[in-house]
Amino acid sequence: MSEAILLSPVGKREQTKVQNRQAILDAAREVFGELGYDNTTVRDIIRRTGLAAGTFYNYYRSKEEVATALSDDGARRFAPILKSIRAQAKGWDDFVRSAILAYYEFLADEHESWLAKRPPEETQPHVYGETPEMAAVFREVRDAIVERITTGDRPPADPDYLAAACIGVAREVGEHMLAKRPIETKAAAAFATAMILTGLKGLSEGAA
Amino acid sequence: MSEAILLSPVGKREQTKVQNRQAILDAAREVFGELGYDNTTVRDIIRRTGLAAGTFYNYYRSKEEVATALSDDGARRFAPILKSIRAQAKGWDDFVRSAILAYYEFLADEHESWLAKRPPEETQPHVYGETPEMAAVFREVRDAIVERITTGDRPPADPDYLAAACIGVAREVGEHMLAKRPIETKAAAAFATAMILTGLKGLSEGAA
Amino acid sequence: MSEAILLSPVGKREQTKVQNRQAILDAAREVFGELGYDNTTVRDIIRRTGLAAGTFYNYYRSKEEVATALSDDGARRFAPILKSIRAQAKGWDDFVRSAILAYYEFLADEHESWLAKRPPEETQPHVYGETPEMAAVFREVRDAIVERITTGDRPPADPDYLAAACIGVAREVGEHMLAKRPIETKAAAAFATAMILTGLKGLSEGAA
Amino acid sequence: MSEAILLSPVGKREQTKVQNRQAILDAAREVFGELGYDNTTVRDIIRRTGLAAGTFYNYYRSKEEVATALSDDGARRFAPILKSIRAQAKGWDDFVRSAILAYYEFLADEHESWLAKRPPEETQPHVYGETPEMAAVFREVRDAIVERITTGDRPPADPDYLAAACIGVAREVGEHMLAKRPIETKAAAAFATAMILTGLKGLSEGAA
DNA sequence: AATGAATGAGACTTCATTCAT
DNA sequence: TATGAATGAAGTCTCATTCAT
Repeated sequence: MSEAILLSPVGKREQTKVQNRQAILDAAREVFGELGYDNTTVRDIIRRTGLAAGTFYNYYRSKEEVATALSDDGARRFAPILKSIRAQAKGWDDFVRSAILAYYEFLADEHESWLAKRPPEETQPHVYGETPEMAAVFREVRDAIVERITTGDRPPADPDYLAAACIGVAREVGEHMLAKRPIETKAAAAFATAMILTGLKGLSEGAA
Repeated sequence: MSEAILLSPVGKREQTKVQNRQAILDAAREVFGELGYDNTTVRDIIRRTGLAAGTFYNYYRSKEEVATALSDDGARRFAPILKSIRAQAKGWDDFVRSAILAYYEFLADEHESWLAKRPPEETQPHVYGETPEMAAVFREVRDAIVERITTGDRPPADPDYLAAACIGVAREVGEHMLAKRPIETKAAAAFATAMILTGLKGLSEGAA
Repeated sequence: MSEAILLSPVGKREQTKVQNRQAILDAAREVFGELGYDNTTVRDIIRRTGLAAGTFYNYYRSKEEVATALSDDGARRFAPILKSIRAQAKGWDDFVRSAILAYYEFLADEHESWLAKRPPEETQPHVYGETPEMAAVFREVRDAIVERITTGDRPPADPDYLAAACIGVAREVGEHMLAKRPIETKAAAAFATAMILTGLKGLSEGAA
Repeated sequence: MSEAILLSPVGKREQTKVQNRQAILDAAREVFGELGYDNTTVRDIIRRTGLAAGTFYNYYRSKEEVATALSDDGARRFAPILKSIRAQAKGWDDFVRSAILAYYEFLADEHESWLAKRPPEETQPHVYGETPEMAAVFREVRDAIVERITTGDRPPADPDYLAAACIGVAREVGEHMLAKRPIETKAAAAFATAMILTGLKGLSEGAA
């Protein structure tokens, strides 16, 4: 036990540094979610952390950089999940099903985690937007679907529209899923999957 | 000279008032389209009109109010179209088909009109976003679909997800439609409609 | 009398505008003189005017722009004086004598005028620097002298050093003149002139 | 290895202290030369040393204090030179000649030394200003001249102006000397000396 | 002593909004 | 009602300085 500690002898300094960096990231995630990315200012972020104004700039150079860090973080955590799905999926249907379920589960997790941290009072007219993190994960899923489609696994019609339609269903249903209590990822995923797969089938047949 | 004006039932004042109000609206539509709603400032709008800064506040209290006016305007212009579709549609399928086509045509129109007004030289990084008008019209369509669904015209599954799925397809495909040249509203509408209708059919059957 | 007024019917608006512009210029002249150009901030300038922070930017875009305006102002007022001296001067000696006297008189005037406006309390460690205005007028004189020298009116030695020497005497003596009470422009000018002219003569003879 | 250090009368601590103090001084000299005193920040100085920000304050309380130290250093190094000149000079003329030459040589040395240290690539707009050291040495020379003048060695006219004139020539010519390649201290000194001595002679005669 | 992150004052600037004309 | 300058809050960012380690 003590060995592990000895192997990574982090001083109090390093510790607070990591904590602060995380605090800024967390605050940004929250505020982006509440006010929307565009309406958020650097001040909003640091205000939430309780740190001094200048401290922000010890960690990030701008709001954009925080957003990028957030995106990277989300994508980095989701990427391995998606990768294993890509590898294991038996055919297109299975892939879509698994990918959307994984996406929704990640979404639910993320959402809960920053919902939990939000202060209870909600006096302001909030604009719940998509956080950079959610957007990044969404892009991962989208790219995977688009790749599958363009790879020829799925035949007919304009692949651009095809992907757009899948994306549209996945995103919109996902968003509504987050608004329900309790959040039911399985049901939502089942729904979206069915909609997409049948819809696509209809297209092929129509094209045939 | 002044006679003509004096004879007119609307005095010069009234006329100017209407003109200014419209000028602000037009300018706002353009700028929202070019910079995106969030990035647009009141200054951007009035600068475009050529009016004085203070004049803006004789007509609107804020950027938000202009956006609302713009939304209302869009909705007001689109409402009769949608109404006649609702009246004439023969069944659910026909309704979806017509509504989405009408929506896409409106979208294309709007989009073209502010694209046309843009100055040829593009020194700044433009962000072509959804204008408040587009958003409003979208909401109209969405509400119509939701209403149809909840009215029981369409049976199965969670109506919330159902609507979300339709909406997702319609919006996302619509957006991609605007990115293509030439803009083909019919093809896009046909695609989205097919996707939605087959998808829904699959859901009912799956539920049965 | 009233005609003149009718010919330039300045409203109260135009009036305050001119006043503000002038107030900023005056404040800048003072603060530059007291703190030195480099140590002066835009805030220092507007603080002195009593205007709001933003108002500064209605008139000038930066500290640099104020400095330029100040320089231009000084140079513009001094230029005609110098021009007539150039035209009328009988030979090199006369030119130097007249130019330096004119320069000193201008300096004394300027100095008095911004001294007069300075608040009496001088608690801070002041750094009396050259204002942009003084610098501009000085450059005018310098250019005139340099031109005369390079034109061949004056023969010997490195013209660069020659001019530098003249300049050095003129500037340094001028500065000391301003520190004395009463300010005696004639005596200072006589001194500097004698020093320069004899010094130069010595050089030619030495070269010969 | 450690023995040598242990044997040494100054411990490692002491040595580092001296080294750091010197490193800061050197860095400051460089940066003042490159950016100009006013534009230099404490951060600029410590960045150049490679030391930590806080370390600076173990040695100096502010940028001003470093400048003072630098001045003192310059003066301290120049003082003995000037002293011997004072002692050996045969009369006023000889004194002026020697003092100015010494001053110019010191100037050239300083200038070269920080020019040499500059990195070859010059991405930033450099401002080669007078360093605190140069200023200090200049003051030494000025004081010496003033003293000679007021001591009665040189009779006529306002001693204040007299000194100012000498100073003006010396400084201005010195500055131009540094701008030429190669730097010719002897020629510049000869010029300035001639100018001053003849000029002064003219004044006495004029006064006589 | 050395370190370097935290602090917070303060500089610069933009912008929504007001208000005298 | 139109005008457009004045206002001042607020955002961005830098920097001197402190202080826990």
